[in-house]
Amino acid sequence: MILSPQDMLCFSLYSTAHAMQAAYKPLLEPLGITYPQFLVLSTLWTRDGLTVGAIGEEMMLESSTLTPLLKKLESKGLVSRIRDKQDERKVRIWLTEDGQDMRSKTEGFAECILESSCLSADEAIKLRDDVLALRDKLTR
Amino acid sequence: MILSPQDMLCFSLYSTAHAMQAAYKPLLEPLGITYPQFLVLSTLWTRDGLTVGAIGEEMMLESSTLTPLLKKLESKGLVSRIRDKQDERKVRIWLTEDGQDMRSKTEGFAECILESSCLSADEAIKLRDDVLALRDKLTR
DNA sequence: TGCGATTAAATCGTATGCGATTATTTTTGG
DNA sequence: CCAAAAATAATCGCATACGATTTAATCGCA
Repeated sequence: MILSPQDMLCFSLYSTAHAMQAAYKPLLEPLGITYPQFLVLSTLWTRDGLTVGAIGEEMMLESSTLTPLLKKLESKGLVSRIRDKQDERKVRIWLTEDGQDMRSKTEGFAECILESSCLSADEAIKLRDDVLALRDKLTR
Repeated sequence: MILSPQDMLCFSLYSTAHAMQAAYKPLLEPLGITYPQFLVLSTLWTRDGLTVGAIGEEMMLESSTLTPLLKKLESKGLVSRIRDKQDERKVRIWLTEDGQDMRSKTEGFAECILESSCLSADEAIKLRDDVLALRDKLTR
């Protein structure tokens, strides 16, 4: 049996992840940050001063992805990259004042996206959890 | 209210799309193709001889993404890129013998992924449709 | 008919994303 | 205590992915 991409679960995730990024773009562009940068900042807004490795674990990204991205956030003045005094192998990422301020500027974005998704809060939560359950099965 | 990435619908899609790509990787690597290349081939297995634009419409990708990717598939001998005689602006993509043969080699992959997802066929279909519905709302 | 508008693909610049490797630091075991 | 192993981030090469622009071909209409 031939499966068209439109029939494939994997393609639905592939194209919807892209669509989500595209939906955030007009919101984030005026703030001068990209979608992955926004996700990294979201991680730091929850807990500041994480190491590169800890961010990578949280977001399931490699240091080879994060290091350049974090350097960009640093060059925009949104984070500081400071080597840990206790363990010089680690680099801790700290939000700057501007990095903190960015949080309030993005406050309504999730709401805005949820709005255009036409999902109720409960539906969105259920979909998120179903998707996360799939992810956890796949990363076995 | 602060939303951790783990709480965000957008991040669930972001990380699960990556996880899906990672799950396919060990299956596709022995065949010498990447995950996006596999998705393009899947499109062509359904309908051969599509133009670059038609593939882009099907997959929601730009020609700036597809052109280099299709050139790679061509260099691997899996497709031919042939300019349309009727309309020289268009380039039609045709599967080669090897490109056709790749289909049978990937035959069990969707099944294999479904297996590790621990989803029933019905659950997978429902999740796919929910995700696609979200995508279609977002691309308004 | 012919010229401006449109369409289609390609090109270019920028930003991820990963695997493999490297450099540096820390840990561990004899 | 010290050399081997492990951990951590950075670097490098490759492959997407997109927006803006360019090039080439076709269309539309006066």
